[in-house]
Amino acid sequence: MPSALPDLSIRQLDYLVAVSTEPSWADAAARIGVSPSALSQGLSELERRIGVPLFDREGRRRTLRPTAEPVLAHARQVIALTSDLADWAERTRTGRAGELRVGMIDAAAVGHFTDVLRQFRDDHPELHLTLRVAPSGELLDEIESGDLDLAVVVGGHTRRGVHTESLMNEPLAVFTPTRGLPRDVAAWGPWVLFAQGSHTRAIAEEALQRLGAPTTIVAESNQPEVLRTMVELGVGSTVLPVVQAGSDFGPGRVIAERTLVLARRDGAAVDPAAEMLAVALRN
Amino acid sequence: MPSALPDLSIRQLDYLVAVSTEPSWADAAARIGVSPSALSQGLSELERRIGVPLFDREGRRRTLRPTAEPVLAHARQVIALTSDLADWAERTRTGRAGELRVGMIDAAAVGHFTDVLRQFRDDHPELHLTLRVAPSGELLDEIESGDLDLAVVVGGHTRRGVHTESLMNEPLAVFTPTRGLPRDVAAWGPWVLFAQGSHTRAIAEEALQRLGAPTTIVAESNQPEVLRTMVELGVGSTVLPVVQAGSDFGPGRVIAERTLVLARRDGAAVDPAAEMLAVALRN
DNA sequence: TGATGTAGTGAAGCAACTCTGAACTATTCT
DNA sequence: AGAATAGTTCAGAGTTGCTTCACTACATCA
Repeated sequence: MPSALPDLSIRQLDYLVAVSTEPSWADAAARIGVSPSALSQGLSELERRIGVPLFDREGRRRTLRPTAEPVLAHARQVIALTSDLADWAERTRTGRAGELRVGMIDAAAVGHFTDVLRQFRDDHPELHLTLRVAPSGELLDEIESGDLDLAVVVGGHTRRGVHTESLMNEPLAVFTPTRGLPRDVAAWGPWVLFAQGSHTRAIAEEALQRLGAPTTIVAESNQPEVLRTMVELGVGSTVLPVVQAGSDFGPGRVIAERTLVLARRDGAAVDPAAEMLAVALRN
Repeated sequence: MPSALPDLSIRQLDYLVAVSTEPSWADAAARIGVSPSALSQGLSELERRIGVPLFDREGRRRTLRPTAEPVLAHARQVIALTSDLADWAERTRTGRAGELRVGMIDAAAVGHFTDVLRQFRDDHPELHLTLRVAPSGELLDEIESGDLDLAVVVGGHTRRGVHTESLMNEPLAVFTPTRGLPRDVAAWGPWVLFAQGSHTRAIAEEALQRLGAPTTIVAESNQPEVLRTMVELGVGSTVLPVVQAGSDFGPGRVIAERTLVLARRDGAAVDPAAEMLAVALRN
């Protein structure tokens, strides 16, 4: 039984509270920053909408009747709530608070943008930032479904409803276990690579084929840590972004590059916090 | 630091809640009883006023973003409060609930209007009725100051800002202790009367003088109970409203009458509950 | 007693808001 | 593909709410 609600405005409730606080209506009007006439009319309108007499008249003066106490209490409460909401809005608007869900592939999270993330966290302590590290495909799914506000992924994917913007190019290099890479490209391998389905894996394979190297795969994983360990154990060679190679190996031999892109929902309204982080990521 | 509050209207908050509840915006609009166009524009306006993006667009469709949850919570809360207020207003408007402060002189409270009061209480169980019994002067002070909504007092007073309406005339009679009243008026008395300042006392004295009786006062009180006892003890005779004489005395000799009037603040807005009681008091 | 100042109300005019109806555009269904 | 559905935008009309100005009631001071 949703009885028709009176269409009260915050403004009118504010009038009521002001009048109950200030010594005269003129003062109240001044505090709110409105003409005495507006105050008078606004309160008449409020009274009309509630449909219950709120004031007694002594001559020309109207004074709040004690019976109107519940209305005053209501006004105070709603104003307090609205004030809280305004604070929240202000913090959210300036990106100082709120929630920001970010996804990154691990090379971005623990390699290129570690400092950016740390700095951003420091600069916005009230901002509830959640970072999800996963392969590009998963992150893009989550961007698309709205579970993430922003992600850094490997470029080259195209998704309906996802907008991407290129951030940086990153070299992919071959790293081998013991002695250096054979002079003869045909002697390269075997390989431990990112798992099937990964975009970086595709780029690597494509580069190796272009160079004429054999592409025998002996192991795969999406965790660079795992790949590095296998290389150390002599299982095979790998192709990794240089930032993920670690210092145990030599400089590696660059054979390709991949692009890291910033991905966001296409129709998404601009979230100020997301925008600020995007700016930081672009450097 | 009262930061400027956004001037949100109940209506807009209602739109928001409807949209979050109903399966489609069209349904939401229908439930509220407004065109889809109005709903769409109203929500855009709400979003603009809060200053924080509330919706994501998927193509043409707008969907509430999860980040807007605090706003939705706010909307729900304010609407619940307003709904409570509307209920209160409804009950107050129809006089079914609320507060009603009534004053009566004791002859009215425990004499003439006892049944009316009991009946009124039964008819309006949710109405918080407080009855104050005191002499006319005090009651009129409280009417004037707004502490009482309505009072039954002795007529003849005139007060600025108090409106009176005559309810009934009531005989005042002389009651004597032992044997009947002397034939000779000059032998009447001495008297135990209402206290100085009471209007009824004035009426009594004036009547006695008119009849030529001596007006020697030996005791006074505002409590009829006290006067009756003194008469029984033989201290003197009294002049009382017949309803207050009790059955121990004879019928008494009527020498004057006073008027009971209904008094209300002059400028007071019509309180529905007060009006209903007034009707009952007029019979 | 009248002059003056203060508090609040009411009317006119104007700007902003908010509704409806109609035209329009994606999206979904068949 | 064509029709139906959902939502948007636009233009126009009615309403609201504000300001300014005139006015009244009351109080204060001389």
